[in-house]
Amino acid sequence: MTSTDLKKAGLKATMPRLRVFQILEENHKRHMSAEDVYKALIDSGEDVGLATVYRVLTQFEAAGLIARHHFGDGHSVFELDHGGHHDHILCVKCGRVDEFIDETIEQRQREIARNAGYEMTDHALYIYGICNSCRNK
Amino acid sequence: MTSTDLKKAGLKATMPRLRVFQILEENHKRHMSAEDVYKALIDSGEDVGLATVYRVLTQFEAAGLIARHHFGDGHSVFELDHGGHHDHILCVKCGRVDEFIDETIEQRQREIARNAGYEMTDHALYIYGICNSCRNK
DNA sequence: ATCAAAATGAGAATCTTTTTCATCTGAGTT
DNA sequence: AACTCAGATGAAAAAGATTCTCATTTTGAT
Repeated sequence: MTSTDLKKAGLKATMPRLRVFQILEENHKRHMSAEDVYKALIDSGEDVGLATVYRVLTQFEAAGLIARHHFGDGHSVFELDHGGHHDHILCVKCGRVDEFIDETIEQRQREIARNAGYEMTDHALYIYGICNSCRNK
Repeated sequence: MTSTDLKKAGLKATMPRLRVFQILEENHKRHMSAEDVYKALIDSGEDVGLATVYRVLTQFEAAGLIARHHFGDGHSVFELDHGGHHDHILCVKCGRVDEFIDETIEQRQREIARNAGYEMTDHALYIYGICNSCRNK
């Protein structure tokens, strides 16, 4: 992420924006909430407001730089939009999140949307379960 | 829904519980939020508190009488658990909701969970799109 | 009818997210 | 490097959804 990238998205290259992006890069394996990002920023000595974090995350989402997910526990989590679309499988015990992509399902979804008379714009699939290590406890 | 049904679920047969269930039955084609149910109750002349509606809906969900969904707009909606599991396709313009069930997808989900080492407990699939009538406007 | 346990209503509290607004900053322009 | 101003920011207030607290009421078994 460079100032140039931000300008392409119609956003000024400000310090909070650069830093929010850095935090997401450093944590690219996790799914972070706005609060998580905010805390990471504060811990790193940055002086940002929570409202700015929310604003920046929403702008990044609109610009297609990051993806927002609703895992069902009431708040949004974000991740860098590396590697395009994928779905999630979550452990209801420990909160672990794995990702997957299944072409059969993608295909069927498009057919279902078409049959129902919809022009599909997006979709979200969450599988909830108990992961291996939680099952062996 | 009878008093006996409630007792089977380990819940006392109280007036708010019976009435919440009735409201959901009367609106079985819609997906209602807690607020929707509350307003319907008030409009019907019932004297209930919003907190009670939330409590009762949560209890009904735990008892398997109703299903809770998160359509991504920040609040939960509920529907009677008639006819078992199904997934949803939503219009992002008008909010219309259609339901579907696809055995191919159900099947693949079970396989994906197994391959990822998860014991699947639940899943949610939302397709977002623009419905026929919104497209022709 | 009696009584303990469970349930309720009202309002306070909590949590996440958005809005308001006065101040500050980025990035073209002199 | 100084000038300018639209856009961006932080702090605090506000909003929206949901949960909690607690005094009071109701249920269901006796």
